Amino acid sequence: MKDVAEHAGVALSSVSRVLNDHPDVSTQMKADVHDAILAVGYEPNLLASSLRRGSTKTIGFLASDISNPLFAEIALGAERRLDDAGYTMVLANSEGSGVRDEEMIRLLRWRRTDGLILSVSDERREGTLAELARLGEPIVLIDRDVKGLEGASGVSSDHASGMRAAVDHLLDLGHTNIALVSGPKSLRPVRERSRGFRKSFRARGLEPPEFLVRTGSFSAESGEEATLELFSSGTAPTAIIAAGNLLLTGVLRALRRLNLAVGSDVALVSCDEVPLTELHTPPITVIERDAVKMGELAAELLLERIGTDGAARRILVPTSLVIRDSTRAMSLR
Amino acid sequence: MKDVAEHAGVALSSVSRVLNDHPDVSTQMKADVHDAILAVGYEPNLLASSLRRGSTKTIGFLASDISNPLFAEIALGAERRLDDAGYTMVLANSEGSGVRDEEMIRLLRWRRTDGLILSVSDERREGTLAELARLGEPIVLIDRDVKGLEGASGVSSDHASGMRAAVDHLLDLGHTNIALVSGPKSLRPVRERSRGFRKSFRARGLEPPEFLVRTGSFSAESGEEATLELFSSGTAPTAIIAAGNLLLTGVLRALRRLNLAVGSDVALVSCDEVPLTELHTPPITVIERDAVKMGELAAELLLERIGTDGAARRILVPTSLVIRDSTRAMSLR
DNA sequence: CAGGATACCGGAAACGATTCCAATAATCCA
DNA sequence: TGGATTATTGGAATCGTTTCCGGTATCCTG
Repeated sequence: MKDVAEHAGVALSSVSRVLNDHPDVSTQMKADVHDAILAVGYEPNLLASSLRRGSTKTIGFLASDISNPLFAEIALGAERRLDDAGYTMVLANSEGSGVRDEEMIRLLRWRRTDGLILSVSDERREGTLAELARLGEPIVLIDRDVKGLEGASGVSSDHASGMRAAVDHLLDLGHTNIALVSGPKSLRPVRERSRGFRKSFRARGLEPPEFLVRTGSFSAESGEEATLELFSSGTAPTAIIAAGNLLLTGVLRALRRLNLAVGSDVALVSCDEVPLTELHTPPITVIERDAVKMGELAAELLLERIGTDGAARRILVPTSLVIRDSTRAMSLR
Repeated sequence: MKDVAEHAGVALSSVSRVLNDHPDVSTQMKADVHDAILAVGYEPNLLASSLRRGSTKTIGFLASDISNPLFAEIALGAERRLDDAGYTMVLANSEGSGVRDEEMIRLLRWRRTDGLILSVSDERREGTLAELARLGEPIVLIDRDVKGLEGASGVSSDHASGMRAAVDHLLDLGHTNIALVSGPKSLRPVRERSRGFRKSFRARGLEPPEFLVRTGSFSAESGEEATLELFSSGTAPTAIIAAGNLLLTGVLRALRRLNLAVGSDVALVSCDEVPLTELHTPPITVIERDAVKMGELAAELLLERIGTDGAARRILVPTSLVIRDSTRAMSLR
C-alpha cells in the first residue's frame, strides 16, 4: 500500500479511503490511486485489515464429518447464504472426535472468526463447552442441544415426528419387532429418534422393544455389527430403521452377509436421502429433511446475531417420510 | 498480551518469548508468565502473529465439490498429513464454477495461506491461470494439468490404464458397443479416460465407437440425459462406463426409466468406489483408486516445497479394476 | 580480582492496514 | 470581500504480535 501511495504521490490514508470507497475522496484521487494500484500490482493483506478492523468477515463451520453428504449439503446451504452477505466460510473437520472439536473451536477463536456454525460430535463433553463459553462471537448449533449453551441460536430437525411417522407406518403393516440401529446417545438426533420411536409404540398401548434399540457410533462398521447382533440374539426383528446413511450401508452389508432380502425378509427404513436409498433394489423408505435449507437457516440466524445484534432463535425444521418398496412389499397382516 | 505482561510485571517481549518457548527465558519468568496467562485469561491473536511472522500456518484446499465423496476423501487425507505438520487446512468450494475458482484463489491469496492444494473446475480458464500466476506460495494440483503451470507439483491418478483395464475386460466379454458417459473435456480425468478408452479398441484393431462417447458435466442430470440419448439413437450400447459417482446415479436412473436391468440387459462399470457401487443389485464393477492416499501425497508434496524449498514433483497414483456382477453376469460370446 | 563469556531481560521498531484529527483548499452567502 | 462552511487530504496513532539490539547481572577462569 505504501508503494501505491508513493506511486500516486498521495498519503497512505488516501489510498485506504479509495480502497474502502469512503465518501471523502475526489474523483481525481480515485483515478490516480486506481492507476497506481494496477501499476504496482497491489495485493491487499487481509490479515492486516482484519487485525485493525477487528473483524475477519469469516465464519467457521465445524462438523464431525464433512464428507457425509448430509453435512456437505448443510455446508453448501450455509455457504451460499454467507457468500451473499460477503462472508467466507472456513470448514473444519472434527472427524467425530471430541478433542478435535475442542482444538478446532479454539483455533477458530484464535483466528478470530466472526461467528461459528457447528455440529459438535459430543454434546456432553465438558471441554467443548468450556471452549465455546470463552467465545465472544455468536454461535449457531446444528441439530445439537448443548446444556449450558441455551443462549445460542440453533436449527434442528424434527427427528421425533419423522421417526413417529416411520414407526407408525411399520406398525400399520403389522411389524412389532422393529429394530432401531442408531448412533451415539450423546447426540440430539439419536435421543430424539429414540423418543419418537418409543412414543409411537406407547401411543398404541404397546411396550417399545428396548432390546432392539442399538446405539453405537454413526459408522458403517457400527451399523453392520449391530445388525449382525440383532439377528443372532433372541428375537430377530422383522423391520429395521437405520438412523443415518453410513449406518444404512452397514445394515445392508450385514443383511447381505445374512442372506436376507430387503423388503421381503425384512422391512427397512433409513434416515436422510442419498443416491443409495433411491437406487437400491428395492428402493428404500426414508425419513428425509431439507439439509440445504437447514444450512441456509443456520447462516441466516448467524447473520441476524452478527449484524443487528438480534436475539438468539431456535428453529425446528420438519422431516417427512418417503415410502418406498423396502417397506411396502411386505405386510405382516 | 499487554495485560499478561503487566500482571506478571515483565516486558511484552518476555511474554512473547515464553509463549514461543525461546531459549533466553528463566524458569522463574516462565512460571510467572504462565500464571499471569491463566490469571488474565489470555487468548492469542493469530492474526497479529501471522502478520508479524509472515506465515499463517494455513493451507487452502479448493475443490469443485467438497460434498463429492471423492474429494472428501482426498481432503481427509491431506488434512491428516497437514495437521501432523502443524498446519490447518481451510476448505473452499467452487461448486464447479470457474469464476468461483478465481474468486476463491484470490481470496486465499489475500488471506496469505502458505500454500494451496487444488483441483480447479476448468483447466483451460485464463482467469484462473492468471490468479494462480500471481501466487507466490507453492501449489499442488490434484488430477489436473494446467498449461502454463508446469512448475507446480501435482498428484494425478492413472485414469488411462484403469480405463484400459475396464475396456479390455468388456471387450473380452464380447462387448464392442461400449458407451462412455463422461464429464467436461476441460478436465484431465476426462481426457485421460477417453485416451485409454480409444487405446484399448485400437490395440485390437477395432475402431473406437466415438458416437457412444458422451461428455457433459459431472452431474447426475448430465449422466441421466446422456444415457437416455444413447438408447434413443441408432445403435444402443451393450455396456456403459460411467466416469464418476454422480454420473453413475444418473445412468442408473435412466436405466430404470428405460426398464433395462444392469448386468443382464446392459453391462455397467463405474469410476471410484462409493457405497452404492458395492451395495447395488447386482454389485457394480468399478475402477478404483486410493483417494485418501492421494490427499496425503498432495500434502506431502506441498510440505516439501514449503519447508525445504524442494523441487516440484508430479506423482501418478495407480488405478485398479474391481470386477463385480454388473459385468460378470452377461457375456456376449 | 579483572575481564570476557553467558544468561536473561526491556525497549522499540516493524508487519500492513484503518481511522481519527487537524490542516488546507475551495466554495458559499450575505 | 470576509468569515463560515464544506470538501479533501496528510499525519499519526493503533490493532497484537515478533524480533532485533543493547544493557545488566551473574558466572567462570586464571
